[in-house]
Amino acid sequence: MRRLVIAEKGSAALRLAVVLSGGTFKRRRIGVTVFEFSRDGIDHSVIGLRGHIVELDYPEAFRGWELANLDALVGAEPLEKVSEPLIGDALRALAADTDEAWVCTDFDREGELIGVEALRLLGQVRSGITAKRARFSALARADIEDAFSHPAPVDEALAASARAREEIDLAWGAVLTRFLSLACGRRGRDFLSVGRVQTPTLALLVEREREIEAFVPVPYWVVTARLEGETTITATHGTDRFWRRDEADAAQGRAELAETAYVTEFAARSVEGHRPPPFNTTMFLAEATRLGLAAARAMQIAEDLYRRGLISYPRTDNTVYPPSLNVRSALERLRESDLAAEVAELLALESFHPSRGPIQATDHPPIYPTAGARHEALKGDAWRVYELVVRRFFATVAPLAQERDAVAEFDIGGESFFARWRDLVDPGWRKYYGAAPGRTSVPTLAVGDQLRPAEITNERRETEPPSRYSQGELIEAMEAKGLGTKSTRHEIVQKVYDRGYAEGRRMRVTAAGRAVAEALEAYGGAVAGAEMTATLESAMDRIASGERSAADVLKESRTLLAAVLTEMRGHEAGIARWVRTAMADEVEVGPCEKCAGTMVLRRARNGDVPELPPLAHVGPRRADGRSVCTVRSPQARPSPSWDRPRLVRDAVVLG
DNA sequence: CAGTGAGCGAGCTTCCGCTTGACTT
Repeated sequence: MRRLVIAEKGSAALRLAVVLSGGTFKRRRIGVTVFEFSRDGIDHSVIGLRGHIVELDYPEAFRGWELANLDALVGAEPLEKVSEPLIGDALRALAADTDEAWVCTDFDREGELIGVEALRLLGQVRSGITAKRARFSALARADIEDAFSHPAPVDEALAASARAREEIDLAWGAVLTRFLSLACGRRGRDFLSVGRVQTPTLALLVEREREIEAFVPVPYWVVTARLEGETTITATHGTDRFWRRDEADAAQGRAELAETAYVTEFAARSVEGHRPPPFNTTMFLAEATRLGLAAARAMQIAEDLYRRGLISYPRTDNTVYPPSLNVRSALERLRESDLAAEVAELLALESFHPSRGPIQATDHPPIYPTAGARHEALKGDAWRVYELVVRRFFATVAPLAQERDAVAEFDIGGESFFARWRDLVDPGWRKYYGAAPGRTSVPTLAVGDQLRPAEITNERRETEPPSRYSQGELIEAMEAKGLGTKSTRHEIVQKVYDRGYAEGRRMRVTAAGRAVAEALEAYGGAVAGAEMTATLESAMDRIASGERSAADVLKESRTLLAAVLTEMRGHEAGIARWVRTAMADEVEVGPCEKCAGTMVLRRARNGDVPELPPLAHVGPRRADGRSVCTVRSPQARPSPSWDRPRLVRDAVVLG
């Protein structure tokens, strides 16, 4: 009897081997490391996968991109390809003498499919292997033992639902990416991509851009008073924003007449400032982008730190430390590090009551440091990311900050003014995380106290448009809309940049990105909105519950896609002109003086003059039945070694 | 005369979601 235990990743395989063998396992290499031991008289082998080991791809006939075969691509059956050959070979080698296979991948939809992919490979070599599913959400000893004494069947329907998602994503992505790229003449490196997650994400950026364009600033007035007493106090009029100038002027005028400001209310209280919650992926990325790191880069560094054993698994939704996390021992492990002084301080505390975030998931613990590190050992940004994770952990276990809040209300000539103070009495967690605010002195006031109004000011301000998304904010917005997952959102954001759809630290949509998003909003049907993901989610739930078949869902999706393709084909010329104009690949500049055709400006191969220069006709040439005029710009910069003007753009006259 | 560009033809390229290597001295 031989039992094969299949884990989703190497670290999980090692953990399973440790627990199930009681530490007596041996390593064997068959391309990848397999852990082997005997338990209850049964030979065990544990193998770690690398997530999905099978990927979908279209048959050879569809390798070339052609507009003509897109309709066929809509219905094309993708082939399965082993994307991890070493692991595939190892599974096949193990299959021969395996009697029982236990799927121990993550207990979710994708995990089920990952397990089934491995089972299928085993089945190619040996039929009749008994398949079992161990369900656990944490890799704690008790959970693992419990899962192995209560095996479940493999959930084929759940795996089928994930498989349907793969096929739907591939079909929509491949068909529409190819259509748009071919229609707009963007082959090769400069292709234009479309996808269920990336296109609605791009649409979020476009939507923000439209809000900014449509924004009309509204003026308002803020009336403040400088009050002289034992200290100088700045108080703001009870009407935070006056929307009418005459009302602000009137309030200012009445206050200016007053000789005295009376304290009508004063209240001070001690408050305990709340601590930040433990890091999940989204919060981590939001903070990392605030440090100026691209989300994809921050994630790449976090993954590297995880592999080096310095931090816990960085892909998690959870914001509550599990009970199994012992804060004191976690801190002990950081003693040998360049943050040892802070660690020693925290270890002096009697007990720990970590903060809790809004999401309590069971996928993985929140991100926290698992070992100490030295600055020299981590280059540049790696140290910044590590320090961020460590300090966030400190902040979640450190004492609360003690603050003193005070509010005063003043009567100045019948107008009420307010002043507020917040003083950090004891910094608590703020000592370890972020910039702690300095001390402020809260004045001692009592009702009836009198101060002298030294100056009443009336300042005109304007409402401001919403700001553009940072990468972190976009990732938060994606999460709120259900777009992407903790493992993929940063990659999607990066993709938006890589395609040239957006630029800048505050993400500004390029003309090209906007044209792509708008063309898809107009003709792309479901793919342009977040609803496609929501619909797909519920369809997957129905497949998993047995209410619908995967084949049925897939067929329906392909029908929708075919209709979208037809719609886009019908507007091919318009879409092409729209996008190409936006990309300045081709800009219509009116009629040509000599040929009476429509002049279309094309970017010359090496032309890089950003402004559109005045043009002069040079002479017609011929190409493919179209008459083409080459036009030189007199303003073109001469090449340093060549005194004739450089041809920067062509004008093509479409005959 | 050196550098540029037209014209021709071949080759390039996708979705989203899971997840990471490691030879020897």
